[in-house]
Amino acid sequence: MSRTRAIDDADILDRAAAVFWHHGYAASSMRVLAEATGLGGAALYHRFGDKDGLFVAALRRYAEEGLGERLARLSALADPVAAVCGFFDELIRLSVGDRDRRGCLLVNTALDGAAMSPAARAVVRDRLGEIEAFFRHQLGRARQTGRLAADLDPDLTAELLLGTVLSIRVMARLDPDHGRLRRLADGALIALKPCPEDPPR
Amino acid sequence: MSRTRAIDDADILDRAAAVFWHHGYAASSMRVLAEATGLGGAALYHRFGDKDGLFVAALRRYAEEGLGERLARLSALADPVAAVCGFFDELIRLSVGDRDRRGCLLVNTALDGAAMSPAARAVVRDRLGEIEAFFRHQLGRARQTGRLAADLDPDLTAELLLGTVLSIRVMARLDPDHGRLRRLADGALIALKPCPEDPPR
DNA sequence: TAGATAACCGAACGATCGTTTCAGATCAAG
DNA sequence: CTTGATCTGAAACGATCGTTCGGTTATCTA
Repeated sequence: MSRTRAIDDADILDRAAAVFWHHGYAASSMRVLAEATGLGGAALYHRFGDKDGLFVAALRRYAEEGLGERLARLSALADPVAAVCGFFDELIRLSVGDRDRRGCLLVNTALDGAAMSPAARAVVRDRLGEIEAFFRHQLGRARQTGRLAADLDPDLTAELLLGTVLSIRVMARLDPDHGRLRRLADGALIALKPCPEDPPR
Repeated sequence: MSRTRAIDDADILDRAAAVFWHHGYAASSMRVLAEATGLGGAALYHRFGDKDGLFVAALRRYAEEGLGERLARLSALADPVAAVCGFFDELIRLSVGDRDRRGCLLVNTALDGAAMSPAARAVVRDRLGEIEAFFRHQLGRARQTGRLAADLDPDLTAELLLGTVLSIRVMARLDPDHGRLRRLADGALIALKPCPEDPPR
């Protein structure tokens, strides 16, 4: 029916996301994106409509690849408390190891200017909501199995944990100090009393 | 010796900060800034060097006007716990009343792309450090006067409170719901046990 | 009042922006 | 192989980008 595409959509979006991640939406030019993806400008428009379409697609890909995989993997753990603590462990490891201080594309997008499209905003909100739902679900599981105090409110605690995720990602861009990020996480995880301390890194 | 300036630096920076605040650094063009400030483009360059110089000056002005005033006013309160709680009260009020969801220019700048200049980054870091120092100082005062538990660590708690400030400002851009922001604040302020609850708004 | 100095505006600079056009390349279906 | 739809790179579109230049205006010193 038609010509086969030279490069996979996934590859393109991965490379595009890396550019947006590093420079932000406004400062990422279509020419740089074209060069990074290996496609000509026309091909990008043919596939994704316009710059915002490419951005939203790349954002979705980023979230699915990074966040979706992590949540699925942690949700499969038998111990819900370990799942929650593991999320923060990975979050801190990612943030500290982030030499370019790129932070999280989702959170960065959340604080972008008025130019942020409604579609991009929706992606960010949905994905952050997904994190909160993950926390809520794990906390509910933990309470049912008696791992947590019965008077702990999963809804409220999940909100606080999501807030801590945001604060860690913001703080990491200014001062990616492991101790500081770890203290932020521990300050929130203290609500999960019998949470096993991870070894100092 | 020379011609008097038509418009005050303070006025110019206030208007420029509003533009940067709304659109972000990269999406704020010098032409829009010139129109907003009432000056020609050349005059802006004559005063501030280049776009980044104008941005840093506007950022400083923004921080001094908004944050500096608030911290000075709250620091003058007799009750240190009221000072800390008052900071969050005002933060939430500002965030909920922010119809354009502009958030905080300092925090937005913290998450800007790689284009952020070292000078701008330094302003952000210094000002956020100022908030943390404010918390630390007030907590120390409160502990000395017996208003807080003696085993409360002012350094650690100040870090956590600053983290909560960041999370509130990020969350407000996605979902400026008063209840949600209030719960985030209360979750952190619970460390200050005898903190007087403010009336539900 | 004359001269000096700084501030300002309008216009323009080359570069780059997001986007489109167009001709040619490629591959599945008939 | 022909057909026809899809994909692609090169080039160009007008618009706008950050920045600079020349000349004019306003204010100070003397």
